Amino acid sequence: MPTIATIKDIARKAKVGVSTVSRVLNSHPDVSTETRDKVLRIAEELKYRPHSRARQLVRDTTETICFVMSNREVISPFHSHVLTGVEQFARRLAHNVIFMRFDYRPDVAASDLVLPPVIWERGNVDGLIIAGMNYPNFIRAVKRLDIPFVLFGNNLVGQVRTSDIDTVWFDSKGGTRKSTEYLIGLGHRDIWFIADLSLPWYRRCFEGYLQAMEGRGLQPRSLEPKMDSPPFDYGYASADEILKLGHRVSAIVAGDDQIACGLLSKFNQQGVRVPNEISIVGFDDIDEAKYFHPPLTTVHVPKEKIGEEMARVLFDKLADPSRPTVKLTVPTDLVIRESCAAPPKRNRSSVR
Amino acid sequence: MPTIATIKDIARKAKVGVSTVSRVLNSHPDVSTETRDKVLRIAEELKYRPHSRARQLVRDTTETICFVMSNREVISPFHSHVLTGVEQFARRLAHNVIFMRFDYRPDVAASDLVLPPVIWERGNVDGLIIAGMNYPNFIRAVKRLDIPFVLFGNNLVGQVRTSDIDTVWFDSKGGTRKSTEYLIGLGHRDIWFIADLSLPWYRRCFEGYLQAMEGRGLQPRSLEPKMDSPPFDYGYASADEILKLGHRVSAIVAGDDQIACGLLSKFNQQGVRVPNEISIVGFDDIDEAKYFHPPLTTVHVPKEKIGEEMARVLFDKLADPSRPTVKLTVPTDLVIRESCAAPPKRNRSSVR
DNA sequence: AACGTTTTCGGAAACGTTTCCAGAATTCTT
DNA sequence: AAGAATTCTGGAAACGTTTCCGAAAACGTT
Repeated sequence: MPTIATIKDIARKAKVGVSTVSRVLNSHPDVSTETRDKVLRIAEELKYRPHSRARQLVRDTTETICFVMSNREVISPFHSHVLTGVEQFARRLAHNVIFMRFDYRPDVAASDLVLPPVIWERGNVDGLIIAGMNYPNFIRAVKRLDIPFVLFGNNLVGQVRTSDIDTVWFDSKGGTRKSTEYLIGLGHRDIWFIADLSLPWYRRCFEGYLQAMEGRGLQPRSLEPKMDSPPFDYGYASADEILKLGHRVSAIVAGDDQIACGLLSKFNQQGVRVPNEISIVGFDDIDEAKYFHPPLTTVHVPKEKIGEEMARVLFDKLADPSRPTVKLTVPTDLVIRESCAAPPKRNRSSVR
Repeated sequence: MPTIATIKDIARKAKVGVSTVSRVLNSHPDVSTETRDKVLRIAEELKYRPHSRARQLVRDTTETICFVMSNREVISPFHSHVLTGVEQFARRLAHNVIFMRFDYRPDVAASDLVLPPVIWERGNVDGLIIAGMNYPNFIRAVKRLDIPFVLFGNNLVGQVRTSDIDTVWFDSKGGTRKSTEYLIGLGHRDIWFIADLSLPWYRRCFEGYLQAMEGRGLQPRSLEPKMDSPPFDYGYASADEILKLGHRVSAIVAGDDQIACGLLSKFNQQGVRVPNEISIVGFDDIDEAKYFHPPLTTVHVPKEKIGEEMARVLFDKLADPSRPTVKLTVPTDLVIRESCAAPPKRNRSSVR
């Protein structure tokens, strides 16, 4: 008795065929108003709740996409916003989003990579949003399956032909160019770039920095040890090197906000006043940046927007599989807070 | 021709029945080794990938749970860890987790609440992890559906009978008692509690604080304006009040790390030295706490663990629906960094 | 009244699996 | 060598829908 009502139960009680019930439930046009009302009333009476798995099976759709977070043990403040953007967009289109973490080694062949069941089995998801840090082998492996996907471009490391895969990026080069130019405009000349340039996303920032510096005929300078610790610690450690350089550095362009935070932390500890003695700009504009001491001037990247755009591209692809590949770059902007000021006046020759 | 292989294709090519194919694919025991090998070989040849929706339909399971983030427009640093814990546990049990945000008004009747399709339709999820900030109406509404769920207890506001629903909590009372006692042990006497006590999670912290203070015969003091802005700004604004109090406050117990961060930010700005002039403890141990200036002494709450426990409780329930309700509390611990020290020596009568 | 058109409807197949059941094939026991 | 027990196998029903197709019913036209 307390069994859950199906479409058949409605049909029986309303003395109509199941197809008719299905039609009114899906608001198809050709059904008379009387029968429609009757069916609706009885559905309500029976507290009918449709069984989506059955619908999905016959319609050959899953109403679901998957957000893949590769090689990150936790959702970073960055990616949590991207996920939010994806979820929001998907929800508007009545799609669910499965959140999945997936760790893999970059050095196993694409064909040997064992993919998680959500992806490998059919009927789980209509498409993939691939975020986190990725390598060519995984991308190649999912390309072999015939499942549509869009890739977050910035954190891709290694060579993979991106001409035939949909990607969305944010403009790290342009953003860093802007922040560097801002520093130059403030009067700085001895501006250093700090990040591990073997990582492609930092490298792209560096190119923006380079562009700005060379555009003004300034000498680019960088500190770029290998990054074998979290960005914060990396920044914290780099601060010592900077301090050794003394007056030869008046401003710093950090590869991201966390590196900037590490620098700030060390400077605060050593009594080096920011921005009075040294200016710092970050990159990313993570939520916490405005709470740094001092609040960090940085490059804002619209994270929800990135998620939203990735979802949009994916759904476009699902709607029209023959659609040409897109490579989309969302713009970034400088946000000015309190970590930059004009360089301290000092005798230029006082450089030791 | 380039159509995807189903179980029938394998059966035809291997000249066996579909049931036999199904048996080998599910590694059932009673099938001869020859046929098993043959079927396996052909499945490989055909690049067979099972269709999970079909399996789920007949087995009446969804292999999926849903993580519901209520009434938060973004995944907080806290909840992102919880989600991670849930996902990790679910993955081990071959379950997917759907991430969904759900905003609702607390004042609409449970029966009038329109639930999102993922929940309301059948066949989408086996159970729910309900996190974020929740109110009784939603809880009642999902209780009416017969879908198993476990609720994150701490951020529940309002009265709902929790005796018949599974909940997991973290020990905010015990944690705050510990942090307060630590402050007392350092020699502090004028310890203030700062948070909006109308919010139940802060209220529970306050009770721990109270316990510690009264246990030592100290006078509890609190600043507790309504919280109508983000915690950080709340802390930032409260700092002014504290400053007005002057020497009457030597240490602060903040309701959470973000409030503590706001306080810190203002103090740094005003040149009030922490911990030399004033000590601060936080609560939560968010990732950024160690990067505050100074690094924040706070109460660590094991966020992944909470997610893991919620998932465990849910899966236990799924395995045995008749299982008694559980209310689980995960312990919290003080983590000592650099934001607390012994109170400054001063003439006690110098209080203005 | 006969016919054509339009509207409304029900039966049945289909989606891709799993699993029950009965029967065939094989092995064991005497 | 016959019967019993065991092992293996295939057919078919079932899961809960949607949708195709053909037919019944209603209506309009002559």
